[in-house]
Amino acid sequence: MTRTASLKTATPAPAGDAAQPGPGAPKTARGARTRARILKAAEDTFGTLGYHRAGISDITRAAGVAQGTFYTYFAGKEEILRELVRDMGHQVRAHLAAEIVDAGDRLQAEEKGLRAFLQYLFEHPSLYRVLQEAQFVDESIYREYYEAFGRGYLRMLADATRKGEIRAGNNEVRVWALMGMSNFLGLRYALWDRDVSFDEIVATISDLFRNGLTLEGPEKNP
Amino acid sequence: MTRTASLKTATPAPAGDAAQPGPGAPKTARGARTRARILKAAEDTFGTLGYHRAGISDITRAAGVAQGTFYTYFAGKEEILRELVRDMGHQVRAHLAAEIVDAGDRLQAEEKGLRAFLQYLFEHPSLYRVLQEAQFVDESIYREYYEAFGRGYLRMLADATRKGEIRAGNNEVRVWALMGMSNFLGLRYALWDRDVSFDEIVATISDLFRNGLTLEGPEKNP
DNA sequence: CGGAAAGGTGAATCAGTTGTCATATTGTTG
DNA sequence: CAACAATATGACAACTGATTCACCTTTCCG
Repeated sequence: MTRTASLKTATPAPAGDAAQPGPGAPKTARGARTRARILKAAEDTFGTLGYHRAGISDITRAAGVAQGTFYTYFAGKEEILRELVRDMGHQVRAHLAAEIVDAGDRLQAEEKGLRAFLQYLFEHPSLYRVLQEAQFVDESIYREYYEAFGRGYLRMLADATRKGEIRAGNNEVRVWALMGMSNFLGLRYALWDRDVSFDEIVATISDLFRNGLTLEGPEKNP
Repeated sequence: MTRTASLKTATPAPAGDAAQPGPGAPKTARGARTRARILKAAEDTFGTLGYHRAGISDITRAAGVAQGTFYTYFAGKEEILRELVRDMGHQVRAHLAAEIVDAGDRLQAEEKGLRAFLQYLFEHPSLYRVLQEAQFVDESIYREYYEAFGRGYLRMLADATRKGEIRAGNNEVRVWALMGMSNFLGLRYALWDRDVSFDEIVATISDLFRNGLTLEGPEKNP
């Protein structure tokens, strides 16, 4: 209602932002709101229709703005996808990080992390679709997502190795294996069919981490 | 979409013209050859350009036929994709099955299978792209691919459990975890960057199967 | 051999998109 | 409040690319 002096500077750090902010970053609270509405609408629309089937008109309709308004904030369909992936990636990582801070050791962190990921995917199904489709629109955003994710993961595994919580081994490779597992388990059991409880899944994977797949015994083969 | 068109030509309705064989299966050696050329061209074109960027004209140009010829054998772009996924899926499974027949036990089969998969993906990079894109064109083909793959995998794990080669556990869940691992490892280390040898990858995963991730010891924590 | 069926052609059609622009509305500021 | 800047509008020009169709060419077989 009243003009607050700080309203104008509400947008975070406009100066020297690395990523191109598109045609024009909003300079008003109203503009920022509209831009956010469009971004959210794009998430929903891409999530249900898919990137290619979704038209700009679908997005603007969902956002409740005219088609032209879209181009006030985004250069085109590809750019909004990039923005979206960056945004969503940030959110998942933040969410998962928060969920595992209080884990006692690495095994527990893996359990909590997997469960949280499955739950998150179930609650945000758009994430999967937007991300996977982005892979073929602009591979670099996709790689960026998983490499960022992987960097954090690797740091944690390295810590755990140092603490003696996990066996020494090639943690880079492990990270990709683990991300792949989560991804497929999420697709199958969180998005397609919830016919197996998350607890059961977590227990199965936890057992794999604790005991491997083969029977006990230090030497199985010469 | 193409429903209305065929009514005009009073071809006395071939019984059960549901959707399977396309407009017309080739009835001549020449036709079969042309159809195969188009299918191969589609694989290459989808593999490099991607499903959406690839036009029918790109496919027919690569195959060395006119645009119209395409529709002699395929109902449209989606159908040829379906055909392709089915075809490619069949090939990978056959290839992998052949590579692991002579494995002594399950662990060895996993090692051979993973290595063969990485190698196959490296030599047939189109597989990954075609398959992943198919997911968003017609999810059912994609599911069909992994479910077929998973059924075979599950059978082998069940066998191994029976033989006492692997610990008892939820093999369905394991199958999806294992497929996810291979998938991501393949994407990262066979398609993106071959900066880690396949041997190293296989060794790392083999170690995971043999010993798990955590240090030895039946009970780690209460 | 001859003609019918199968195979092949490619320009034309047609549906659906994106991105633009002249114009209208809203908010800010001196 | 008047002038100005930022936002918002929506019709539409320009383009893309899938599919059709009327008409040739090749192959098959009695």
